[in-house]
Amino acid sequence: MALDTTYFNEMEAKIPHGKIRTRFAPSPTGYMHVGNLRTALYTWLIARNAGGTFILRIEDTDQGRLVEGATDVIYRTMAECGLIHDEGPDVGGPVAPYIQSQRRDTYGKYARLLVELGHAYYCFCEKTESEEDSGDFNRAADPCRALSPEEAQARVDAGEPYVIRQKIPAGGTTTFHDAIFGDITVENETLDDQILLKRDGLPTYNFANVIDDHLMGITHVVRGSEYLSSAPKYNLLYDAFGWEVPTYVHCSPVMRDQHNKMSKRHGDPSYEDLKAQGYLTEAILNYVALLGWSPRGDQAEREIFSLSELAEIFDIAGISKSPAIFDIEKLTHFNALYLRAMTPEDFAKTAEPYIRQSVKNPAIDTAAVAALLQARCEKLTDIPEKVDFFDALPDYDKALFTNKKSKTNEEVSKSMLEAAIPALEGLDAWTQEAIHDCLIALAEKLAVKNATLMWPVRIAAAGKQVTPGGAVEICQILGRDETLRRLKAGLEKLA
RNA sequence: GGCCCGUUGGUCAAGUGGUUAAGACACCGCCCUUUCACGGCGGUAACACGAGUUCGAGUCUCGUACGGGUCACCA
Repeated sequence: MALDTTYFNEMEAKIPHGKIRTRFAPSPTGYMHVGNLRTALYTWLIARNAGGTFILRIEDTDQGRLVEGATDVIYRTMAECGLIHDEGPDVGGPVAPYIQSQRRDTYGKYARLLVELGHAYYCFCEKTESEEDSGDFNRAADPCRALSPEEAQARVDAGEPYVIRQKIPAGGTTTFHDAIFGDITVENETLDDQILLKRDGLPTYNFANVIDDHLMGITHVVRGSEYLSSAPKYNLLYDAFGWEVPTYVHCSPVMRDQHNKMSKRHGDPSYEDLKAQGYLTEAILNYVALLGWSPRGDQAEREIFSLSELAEIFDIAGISKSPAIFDIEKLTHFNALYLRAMTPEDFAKTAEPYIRQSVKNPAIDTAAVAALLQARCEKLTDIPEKVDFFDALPDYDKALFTNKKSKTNEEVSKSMLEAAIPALEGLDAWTQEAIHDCLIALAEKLAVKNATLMWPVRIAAAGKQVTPGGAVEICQILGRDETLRRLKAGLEKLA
């Protein structure tokens, strides 16, 4: 009987042409780890750089591995990162639906089309235990491959369960091109007759991908390098259908160390984990972009890029072939740079909740505290422990008053505080400038270096060896009464 | 194990036959300074190994070693 091509023609007619189209196609089985995020970012950048279209497709063909809420994490992460998709399950588009479980019928039709075309066959074999264990499918030994179409059809019609397998050519080689790795050629002998349509009627990942990428008009297939070895089979599939092969862009993995990929199992951070650890979205994206990609030419030394700048200069040629180890230290550095580049107002706003985690006293001006913090923290989560002393004077050891570089010891500190207390008490205005001038003048009068006076004042005011900001700033923020109370307490400690 | 891919300092990396082999993180030192930072200046540190091709090789070829991927009715 003649093949009815109406359905396929309709599908073909919907495919957009002309512009670059890329897709990020996660399966909702876990969380958004850094490797996923990077793939999403590169995919988005390739589309944006070319003025093309970026598509989100959900690959949920594995009924058993779906994780509750996983798609929400994906949507949320993409949105927060600004990786906005032009087409997808939530926004629709010309080649909807964008969820594979809703495209079920399509895959079956194309699988059967492939059988008609002679590039696939029904297989009725039950997998035996030993085959399962060895993972060894010997296509030459599979009787189903040699079944006549009529015979196979008869068994299908009789209701016998089956899978559909790809019919790999017996000899010869297959060559495919990857934008990063170049031409790769393999012997067809090394390829197996992979399953296209499972016994449950759903497609395997490999098959669904080819069908969807074609039907959605994807021009650049960006994915992890773990798919490099199945690419020849993809090519054979495209060729069998007579479809144009897209540009492959296989990205090497993001590693946690020399031997392991980043993984949830190992406790490696997801995007959301990094946010919770005090990292800024912009810093994460910037760092991740450079983990496996670097700009060409005269931009090669540059490291700081906004998302839109990346979209401007990103090119596939800059993607690295070898795996890259995720280095949290360098991310931290990027984060510090982004924190410092914020306007003081923005930083104060961002830092406030972290300051308030340990500073409950409403009299403390968080904006003033933030001003001290901006150049002194690398992550937002560094903040609470740095500023806890504003709320309550820690129970410190008087040994802190001794500092060689400032030429102080307990005795010197005692006399410095004795001089500082009345001087500060006599101040009219409690401003940074007034406090500063007062103490500098006092140091001069006492004929000691500034540090000799400042050190004990700061220690008494903060009760900590290391503080964000110096004596003047801390005293100003604490206020006159609290400062004097603390200085007197310090004096008492030294008595 | 078969097949495929990769290998420049501890890490990210530039480099496309001729360079004193960039830059960044981390580390160390110096300066600045009111502690700690910030900032500035400087330093240690690399072409996995062996053959070839070439006047000349980090760059090209082959081999070895090491690393990664894959060999599911998972994606």
